[in-house]
Amino acid sequence: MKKILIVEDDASIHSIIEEILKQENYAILNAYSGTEALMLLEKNQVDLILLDLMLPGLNGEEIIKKINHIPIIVISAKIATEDKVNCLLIGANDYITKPFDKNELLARIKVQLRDSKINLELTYKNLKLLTNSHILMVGDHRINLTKTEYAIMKQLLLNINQVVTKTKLLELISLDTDDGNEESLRVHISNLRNKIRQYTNDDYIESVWGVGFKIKE
Amino acid sequence: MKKILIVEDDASIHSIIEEILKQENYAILNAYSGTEALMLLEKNQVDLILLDLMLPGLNGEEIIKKINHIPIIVISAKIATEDKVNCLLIGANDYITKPFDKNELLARIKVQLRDSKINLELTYKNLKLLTNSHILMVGDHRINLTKTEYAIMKQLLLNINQVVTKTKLLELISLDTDDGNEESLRVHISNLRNKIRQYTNDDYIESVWGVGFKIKE
DNA sequence: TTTTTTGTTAAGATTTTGTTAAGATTTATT
DNA sequence: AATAAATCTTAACAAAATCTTAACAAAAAA
Repeated sequence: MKKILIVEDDASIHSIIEEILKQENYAILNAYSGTEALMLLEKNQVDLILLDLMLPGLNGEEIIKKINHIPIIVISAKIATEDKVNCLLIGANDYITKPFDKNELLARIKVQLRDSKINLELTYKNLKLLTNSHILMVGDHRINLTKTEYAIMKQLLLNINQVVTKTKLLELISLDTDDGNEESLRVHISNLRNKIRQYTNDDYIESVWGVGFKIKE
Repeated sequence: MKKILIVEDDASIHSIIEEILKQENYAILNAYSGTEALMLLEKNQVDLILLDLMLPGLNGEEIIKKINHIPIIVISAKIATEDKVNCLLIGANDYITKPFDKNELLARIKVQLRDSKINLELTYKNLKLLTNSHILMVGDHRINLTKTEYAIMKQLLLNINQVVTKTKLLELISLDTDDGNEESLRVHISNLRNKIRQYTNDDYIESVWGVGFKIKE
């Protein structure tokens, strides 16, 4: 079930949106100010944000800039092209003007959820990487990953079907670098495979000889 | 440089859009019917599609359903919510109504290109080299290439109809070089041909006597 | 025909990867 | 601050994949 954060200070509009989403079985988080929104995002894993622009405290634009990797649909009374363009360019994924049509809102939400990186790419077959807790789910089993293992796994899952070069992975796991340490990387990969193998026979991490690693298709 | 396919039968609207995009330095492909669009997509790597709905031949909705993995922005005179919702749900990524605002169009294009992965595919007839995953597709069959085989294949597919000299290929496969090893290259070519022959009777790699190799026309 | 270049094959050499365990380092706890 | 626990790195070796070599057959040019 997808979780949507509604950021809107007007109580009546807020509850209208909430009602629409509940009918579609989305999980809802409610924020009535910009600062409240950011607080909620720190503690919760959110799949999509519906964002009003005119907010008390932190305004909408500032929130857009602060957020990465979560799709944002702006819902605003501002109909000027200027406002739309600005929001889209600084990071919003879509922009709907009030009053909005219920079905169009729902369709545009689905587009974002369908394409969203978070859901598409940190989940793969039986694997799901929980980004907040550094836990990798294999089916229903939870595996604790170390910091390095998490970094590797995240990079791999963000690039499903694509080779992630050894160089790239070495950048992630060692900041010192120069001739980062391939032996160490090999051990991390081996440990990751071991942890995953505890709960499944599938081999998810594939080596691309001489180049790097990728998640097996 | 990103490549955008414009699918629009009305010549004047078509050229307006084309002009806007050219000013922003996008590469353009033009199609004036649905069937033409699909033809162009077979032969070209496209990053984004701008699609009119009312087209001669195949209509817009049918095209949307046929296309995966390339973002689509519908530009249509149909303003009914019903049409919008339908297009979005069957696979379009955004929907703009005519007359559209130039800047809003450009902003929404940027949104789509921002999120899209660059998937460089080198395609020729039945061959498709997936450069991100280091895989060669022969029809529906996937072939794993070694690092050297991949380097050779990439060079050949980047220069279709042109001879790639032995010298050039030797540079690719051995950094030491000087009198790089032609015998070794011959073996690699032979192995490549073998791998491809597993799945097709066509001989794609042609020898150019005394000079090098090329992809057969 | 003779010479040169290309194609194929198989064996051996080389490179890269996988695994394990011990020692070093970092992080947490008392 | 000292100790314990967790994590990371190093090193050594085994296993696997890839590359090169060499020998010979086939094809093309001279």
